[in-house]
Amino acid sequence: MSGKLSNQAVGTAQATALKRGGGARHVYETLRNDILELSLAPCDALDETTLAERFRLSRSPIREALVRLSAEGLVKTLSNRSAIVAPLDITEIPRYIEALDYLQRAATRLAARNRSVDDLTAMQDAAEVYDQTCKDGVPLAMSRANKDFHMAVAAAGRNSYLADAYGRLLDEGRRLLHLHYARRSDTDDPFPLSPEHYQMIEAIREKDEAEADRLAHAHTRVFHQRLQDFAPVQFIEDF
Amino acid sequence: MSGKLSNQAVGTAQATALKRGGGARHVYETLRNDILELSLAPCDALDETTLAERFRLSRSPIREALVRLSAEGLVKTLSNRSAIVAPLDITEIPRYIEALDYLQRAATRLAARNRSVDDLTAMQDAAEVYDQTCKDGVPLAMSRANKDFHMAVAAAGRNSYLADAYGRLLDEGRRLLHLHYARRSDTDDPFPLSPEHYQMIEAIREKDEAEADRLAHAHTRVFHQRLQDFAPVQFIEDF
DNA sequence: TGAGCATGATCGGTCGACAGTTTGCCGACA
DNA sequence: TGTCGGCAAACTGTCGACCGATCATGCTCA
Repeated sequence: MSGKLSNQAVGTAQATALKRGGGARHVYETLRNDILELSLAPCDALDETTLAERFRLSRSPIREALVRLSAEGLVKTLSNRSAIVAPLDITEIPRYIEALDYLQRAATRLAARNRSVDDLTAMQDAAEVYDQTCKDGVPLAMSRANKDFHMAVAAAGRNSYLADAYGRLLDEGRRLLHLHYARRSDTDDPFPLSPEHYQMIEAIREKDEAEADRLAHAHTRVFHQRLQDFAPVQFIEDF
Repeated sequence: MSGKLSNQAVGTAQATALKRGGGARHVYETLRNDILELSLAPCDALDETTLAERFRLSRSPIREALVRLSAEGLVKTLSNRSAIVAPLDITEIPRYIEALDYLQRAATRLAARNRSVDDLTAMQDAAEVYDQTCKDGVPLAMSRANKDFHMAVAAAGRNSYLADAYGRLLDEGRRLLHLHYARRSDTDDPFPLSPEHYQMIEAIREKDEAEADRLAHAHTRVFHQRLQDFAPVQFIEDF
């Protein structure tokens, strides 16, 4: 048994010697990213011993990371059996969009109500970062930048309870987004999402809650549409 | 150091020998209940070694339970330091109510849209259980029954994403509810919350989304009012 | 007398090992 | 040939121990 495994997903895991307490955190963050970015596919097996030798750590930190991910819903642990990456149930997508719609509207509305001046610049910066990553066209960076922008909006809403729930949903959505981006990258279609971002910022700047709500709703609709562009290929059944 | 600790919070922890894999789950559920029911007060220390000897287990299952609770936000872990029960920040209550309002309205509205006939009976049963526990007047059981009722409503909404977020909020709210109930139990005031529950069921039965939304909103308002009855005692400063 | 520092104790993070379960394989039998 | 039962491997759940970090105590020195 060699120490050289196919390390593509893990990357420079053991490159830096981490200080005490950083081991578990590092495993957690790495696995989390790999899952959200689909480096680890849904239903992939995550057995502790393999991960342990991959990260050059004992099973304890691995286990801690898996437990945390499990509590977050990103991995599913079968009893006395290997844990797996949480499945992406396509049939649940409508439910997901529905929930995202509610949370996104609430978060954006609150942002319009409670934003400070600093929040505006933070959102503006995040929107511009998203633009930049779109030009680069790296799906991974785009989904992250998209989430960062919306989290900047949520932060402006000054409600950590809603922001947390919203953030959880956005993370879950990153996996969907990758599917979406991956397909889009085949075409040369530019991503016209950022204008909507700037419109949202404008509504938030004006403290126009109704408009912010409307824009957030429309934003979700576009997202939905895009996913539908992707999904229906599965439903062609009459020919 | 004696093995006889004040065991009030843990109860019959080590009474039953659990099968493999049940240890951590038992610790998790016990601690979770103790936290939600304020048997363990906010900011109480949860040091692993003490818990280990209290549950007659190794530190590993304890640690797993603490990590899960930490991921849920019910305990806070300081780095290289003892974990503590998550503080109840009174100043965050308005934010909490705000979030609860949004989620409760969404969940109840969805219930009105998607409920099945079985859901109606389930909600009805849960509402009656709540009534019964109110008559008994045990705060602990009441807050649990209240959460169960609202989770029955959420289940009828057929959206696990929203239901999860809502459930998380309701759990967090149980700690607040205990504060509320504890104060109420001083007076002999009956709890007029259940009529609202039945009104909500009726609106859901009629699939009247607007009315369900309105009732959920009003329900949160009442809850808010009650908490305000409780909170202001801290702010009497001019006399 | 008080601030700063050395020292000891306590507890969390990590490790290697063991025990109980589950899984997959293999052979026996109908 | 298909199915059932046993065997072996692999992996998880749990345990006890070690290491290092952080905090408390008491001492030294200005």
